[in-house]
Amino acid sequence: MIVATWNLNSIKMRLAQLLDWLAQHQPDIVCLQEIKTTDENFPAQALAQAGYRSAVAGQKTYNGVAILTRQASTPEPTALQINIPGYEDPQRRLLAATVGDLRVVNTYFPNGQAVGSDKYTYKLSWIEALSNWLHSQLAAHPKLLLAGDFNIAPEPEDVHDPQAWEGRILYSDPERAAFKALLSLGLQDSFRLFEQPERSYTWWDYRNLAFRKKMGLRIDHILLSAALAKQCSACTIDIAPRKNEGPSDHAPVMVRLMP
DNA sequence: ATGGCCCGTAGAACGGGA
Repeated sequence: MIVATWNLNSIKMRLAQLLDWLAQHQPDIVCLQEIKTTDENFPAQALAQAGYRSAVAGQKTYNGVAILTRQASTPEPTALQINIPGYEDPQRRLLAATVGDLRVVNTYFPNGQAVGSDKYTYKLSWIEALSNWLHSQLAAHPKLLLAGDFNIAPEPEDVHDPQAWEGRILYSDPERAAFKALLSLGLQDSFRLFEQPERSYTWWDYRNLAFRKKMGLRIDHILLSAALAKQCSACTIDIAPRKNEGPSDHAPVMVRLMP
């Protein structure tokens, strides 16, 4: 089984690329972030024709997440959860679903804008609320997968120039500590379970030829509970879509899970 | 390097992204 995550930066702009990518890789479950549209305007019909169900937590203009499940290989998702229970938030940043024995938590972490800003405070409080909720989710669901755009580069090797990024948004110590706190719940960074190429990133600024210069950050992740980590045989970043005409600034990440 | 690029909402620039 393949589970993937991809921040599309508008599903409207990227629908054709998404359909191409689905046809090429036939992932079983896909977590999408920054769909930037409402439930009503989500292209569920085009995706259904491509063989995928859509579960959507949409929002006009900003944010918005969705989980696609492949009709041919997965059961109907159940126990849908929009946003973190008990955490009041008009922004749509979390969608969880149970697919078979798998609990899928799709997340779009706040960006934080700048260290010390109101949005930074929101980011840290949002992650803390997520952590608290995940603690009970993990107790209820041994096979839990936390995927999405975390907007955190956890380690120096996840940043093209760690010295330049020191203390800055996406790489500040409190953000990295919050990421470690998620791991300490019993989650593992699937990407680091395997040997990986140097300078592996999932996001590159649109400006200044950042992709070509390999000036990126690894901020999109798939974390696995212990039971799932045992089943995981690969985790890869697919940089091919970043070479498309009019790409998302994020690349998809995918894991293979053995039965 | 102050910003460069891209999206949605606008109906021109601007907020937001990272």
